[in-house]
Amino acid sequence: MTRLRHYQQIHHTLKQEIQQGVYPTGSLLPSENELCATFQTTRMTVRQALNELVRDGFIERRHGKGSLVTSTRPSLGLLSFRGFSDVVGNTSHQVRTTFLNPPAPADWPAPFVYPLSADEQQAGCIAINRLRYADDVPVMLEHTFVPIQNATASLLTEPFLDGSLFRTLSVRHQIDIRNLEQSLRAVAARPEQATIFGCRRNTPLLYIERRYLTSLPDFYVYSLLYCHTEQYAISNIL
Amino acid sequence: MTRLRHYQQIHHTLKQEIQQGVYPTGSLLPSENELCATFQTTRMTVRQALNELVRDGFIERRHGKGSLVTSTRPSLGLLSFRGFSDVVGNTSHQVRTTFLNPPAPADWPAPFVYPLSADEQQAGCIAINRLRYADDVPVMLEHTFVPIQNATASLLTEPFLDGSLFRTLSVRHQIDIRNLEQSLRAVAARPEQATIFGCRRNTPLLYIERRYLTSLPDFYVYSLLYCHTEQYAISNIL
DNA sequence: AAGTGGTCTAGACCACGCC
DNA sequence: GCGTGGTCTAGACCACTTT
Repeated sequence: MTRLRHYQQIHHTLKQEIQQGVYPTGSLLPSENELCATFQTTRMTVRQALNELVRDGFIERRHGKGSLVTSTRPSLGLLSFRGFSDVVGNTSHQVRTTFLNPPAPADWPAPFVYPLSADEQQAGCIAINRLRYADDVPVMLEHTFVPIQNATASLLTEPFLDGSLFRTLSVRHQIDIRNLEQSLRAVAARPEQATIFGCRRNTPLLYIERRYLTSLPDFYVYSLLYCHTEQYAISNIL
Repeated sequence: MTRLRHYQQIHHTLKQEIQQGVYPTGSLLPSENELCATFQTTRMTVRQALNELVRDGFIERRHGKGSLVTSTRPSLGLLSFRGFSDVVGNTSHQVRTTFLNPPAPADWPAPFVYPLSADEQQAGCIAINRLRYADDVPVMLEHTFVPIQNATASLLTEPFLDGSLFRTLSVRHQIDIRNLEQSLRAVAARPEQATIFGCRRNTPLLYIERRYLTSLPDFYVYSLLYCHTEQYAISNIL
């Protein structure tokens, strides 16, 4: 393990403080010069840490003003995934998530859509089945598979932070989502899916296979998503 | 118009040279120190230009080696096709594009899916209707609308560079795609679409509405995409 | 060993926002 | 006018890759 660079230390500290509410959404971080004094370094180093926070989607920089906190949860901006609460249309929609069953250890589905490493295969996974609502209309059925590791085992016993898997992984386990690969298709609703969404059989559904890449090498999270898009489109999935 | 910063000048020069083939895919850019000498500046400034090229997706930086050219065109928002037989999506498919009719001036469809400015509304648009094939199977019907401006009028008379609209805009008119907003749905194939794709009516299609944001303020490009995903899934290139 | 990019210092001046 | 972030200089040492 290579030594943590100074700017990474600063980035990590500020990220945690943002996530813990020290700097709420809409507030300003300390100025670059203040941060230089705090962390005993120069602007160049502080700026590198702040640029990382921009890339993460936590802050925006305002010339002549300061670093504005725009979000207290990770969203990686352009080359990024967006959590469901950001995905559906305008943020004015009320979003709710239910668990179809509690997160439970399971075998990997066979065959699985993504190739699995021997370690993943052997360790098994935690299966998380959730149904997302927009304005109390069921719109997304999400099957998530998290490989079982030391860090992830506690997902089985402790409730998710704010009901969010990724927020829990980030805050409690320092595992951040860095990127995703996804594959998109349109499919016809199977009977059980039609029942869940309250639509006719064979209604077109948006089907998305996702592999999330994380800050932990060789640790991936997998999701299969079925979206009922007759009333709500899915936006900004990049 | 504010003066072009030095690092922007360097970024622009290198980008053009990459696009023009001076540095082909797989080659290395001059080292930071060489670029410092060439552009009469310091590493800090050169590095900022190189970081922009990384963000654009043109190069990757290799510690101890150099700046590797990974692409001669910006990949933002492009879609790739992934056959069901592909294990990891590494398999590349032969992709071909045909024009259903030549690019022609047109009125905006009414109603249009995105709100238009008064300028856009009045200027009208160039309508481009293309059909994309993967391995000679028709997989994507793309309706693109480009507002008519001084810069874009020549799209009507000159053929596209490499058949690519975005490459033409970038190389010939210095208009780069910076970002996109998109909205996704699954819809049932209409009869004329079923004919084009050679599928049954009501086959589920992936429908994508896109607004591309460009380096030109208030200049957007719009696309409506219909994708037949029974044989080929759509992957986002991030 | 030599060359590359990665990190970092200690300054400087400029452009923007606010009072 | 003052503080902010944006740009830039001229160095330094470190870590990685190749020879």
